[in-house]
Amino acid sequence: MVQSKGLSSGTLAKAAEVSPDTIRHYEKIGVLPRASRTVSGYRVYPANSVERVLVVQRALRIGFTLAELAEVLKARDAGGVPCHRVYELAQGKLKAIEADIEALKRTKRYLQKVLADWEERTQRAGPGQQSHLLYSLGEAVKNAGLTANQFRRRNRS
Amino acid sequence: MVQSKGLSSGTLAKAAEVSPDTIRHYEKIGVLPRASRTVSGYRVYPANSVERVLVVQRALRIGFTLAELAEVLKARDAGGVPCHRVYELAQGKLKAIEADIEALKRTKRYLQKVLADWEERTQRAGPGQQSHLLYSLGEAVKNAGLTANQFRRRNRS
DNA sequence: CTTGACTCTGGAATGCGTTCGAGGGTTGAT
DNA sequence: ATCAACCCTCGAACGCATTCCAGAGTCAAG
Repeated sequence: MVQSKGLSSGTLAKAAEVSPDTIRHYEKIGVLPRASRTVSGYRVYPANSVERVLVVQRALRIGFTLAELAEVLKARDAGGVPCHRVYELAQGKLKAIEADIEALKRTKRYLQKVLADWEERTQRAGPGQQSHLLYSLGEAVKNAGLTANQFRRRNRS
Repeated sequence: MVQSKGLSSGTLAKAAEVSPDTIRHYEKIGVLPRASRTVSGYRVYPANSVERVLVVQRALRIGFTLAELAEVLKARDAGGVPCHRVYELAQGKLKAIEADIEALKRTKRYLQKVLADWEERTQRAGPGQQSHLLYSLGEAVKNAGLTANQFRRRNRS
């Protein structure tokens, strides 16, 4: 456990800044190849697994799915050259991101306008008056195409 | 059931372009007030519930949570004036959206650069060569702050 | 030889809005 | 009477990456 070759799940986890559970999960779904074991059944990972986990983390942020990563990484492990597939997927992610940015921008502009209207209206109505703020949300949001909550959730970690 | 006042769950659902299940769900969590019932237990909603459901849908797209909507709508139903709270929440949503846009932009720029690099590299390597595309993802993505997948999922509906 | 820190397994929970399923009534037109 | 088309309830499933749980074994240091 002291020598250069061979990381335990916990050590690998720490090195890649994920939890040991995540490591085991990655192995289960094939994003990490099945690790060799000690006599007692402890996982032993090669040192380069750290890089692999980091790669996965980065790819996840770009929008890759664990399933997609499992696909290409397994292919690679099997001696294949999934570069084309990776490129293709990555292009898709870029398109998706661009679409999301546009959608969010629309929502942002709309929300800004709504907030401005509200301020004005609240001025007029005075405190304690029913202004029906929510109800003045117009049809425009329809183009939004996404909710902002989906982010926050994963982000807060 | 033919007269102007009183919508069934299904009719309301159709009018607001959601599923009847969603209507019942909204009622359960308090986003819609408990509907009155026919003798046989069928829900009967006032006509203005359509607007209410539409409002909820719009608010969701902006980033409101059903729980938040339940909070303010229940307050309103109870005679309160939650406008301030709504405004406050909406401002938070705007901030969140802006942050998300920035994060996505960073990811986009980064991904574009990576793709450009890949193209170049693939040129050099020739077809069928291991280019380790994935492994050339750098540290930069760390600032992304969100994954693009979270969108797509809900969007596809 | 006990203690504390790790590790193992398999399965369930999380968040959150929505959908689905089973098992069973109601309505209205034929 | 029968049929299609509704409606009801309650609880579970979805997606997806991650975390948590229980029950149990392992390892090194004191």
